[in-house]
Amino acid sequence: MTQHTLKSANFYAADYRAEDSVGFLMKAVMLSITASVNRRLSEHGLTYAQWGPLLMIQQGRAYTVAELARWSNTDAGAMTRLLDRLEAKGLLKRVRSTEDRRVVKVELTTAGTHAIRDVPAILADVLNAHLSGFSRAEWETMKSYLSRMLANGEILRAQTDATDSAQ
Amino acid sequence: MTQHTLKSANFYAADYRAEDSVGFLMKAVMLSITASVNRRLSEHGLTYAQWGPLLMIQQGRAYTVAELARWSNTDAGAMTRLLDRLEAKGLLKRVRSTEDRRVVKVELTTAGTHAIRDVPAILADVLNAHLSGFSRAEWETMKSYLSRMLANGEILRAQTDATDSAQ
DNA sequence: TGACAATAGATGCCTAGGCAATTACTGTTA
DNA sequence: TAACAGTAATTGCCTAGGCATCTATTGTCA
Repeated sequence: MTQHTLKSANFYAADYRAEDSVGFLMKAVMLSITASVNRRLSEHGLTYAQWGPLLMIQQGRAYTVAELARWSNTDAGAMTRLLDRLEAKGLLKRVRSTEDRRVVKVELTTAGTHAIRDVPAILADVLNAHLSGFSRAEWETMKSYLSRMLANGEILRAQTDATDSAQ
Repeated sequence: MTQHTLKSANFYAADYRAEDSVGFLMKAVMLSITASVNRRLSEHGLTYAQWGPLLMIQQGRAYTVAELARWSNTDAGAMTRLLDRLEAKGLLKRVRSTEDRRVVKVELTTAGTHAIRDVPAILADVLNAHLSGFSRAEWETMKSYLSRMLANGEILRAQTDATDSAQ
């Protein structure tokens, strides 16, 4: 059986300082981005976790709990409860599908449409501010690095899964 | 009054697709890293959020709730409860300071020392695997990009704070 | 058709973080 | 020294995610 394997890099050893690692830095950057976004979204009654589903629905790119969960990189349980909170705020409503009665279709209310309106601009603002001083080439390089790390992570988890189930 | 200001980049506008942004990619990479670390830490009865405080204590670099919270980029309330869980597992104990009776000093038990032993190697493994294929120069470039984003974020939040309190 | 596997959503139980009080203690200053 | 501001830790109330389990429904196949 052929399988992708990783030749890991050799940048870190057991004696490294965690706060100098890419992981630590990246977490700090994400905290900075989410904090800035949250601060501006709070004026619209939204949170960082909530903009994704609302935007996907508004753009007609996802309708069901499962689709929204997949897009948000979370599970259906968490998404169910997130939608509960949005429904309680009157931003969306659930409609049981008639073709497949297991499926729930989620639709925005007019309040939901209004709440999501300015969100893309806010996200763009915050990202642009964090990329102040970056050239276009640096921005592209950054994205390619992140894509490569993501691909490495997928291979790593696939390997770990295989090892786990083998023994 | 002089003040740092940001000339934001211009990479994103309101019509961008969120899943192509550095923010989205970075969140996915962090999820990949924490998932891999969590999987390996669970054999040691630990979680991603718990290794930091234990390691800081073990290395003699932090002793109090406030110090640990600062290092973990969280607040004292969350840290209090995280330490509650670690104490319930018998990995650490709290000792009220005698010099300043407001302060609680946190110490590892022998079980705690044992639990943290292999953690640095696990973290190094997971990071190295995610950096597979990266040259040393690319790794340094990546870290410099992240540091610059972090600095931009601090300026952004400082500006926002100033604006908020001004009006 | 009737049994069975697969799927969608929801729920319970856990860890976890943010924010606003509250309590206990310390240092400062009138 | 008595009042007061500041600090350390804790607690309550909220949002949020991970995992296992449950129910309802659908599709498949003997």
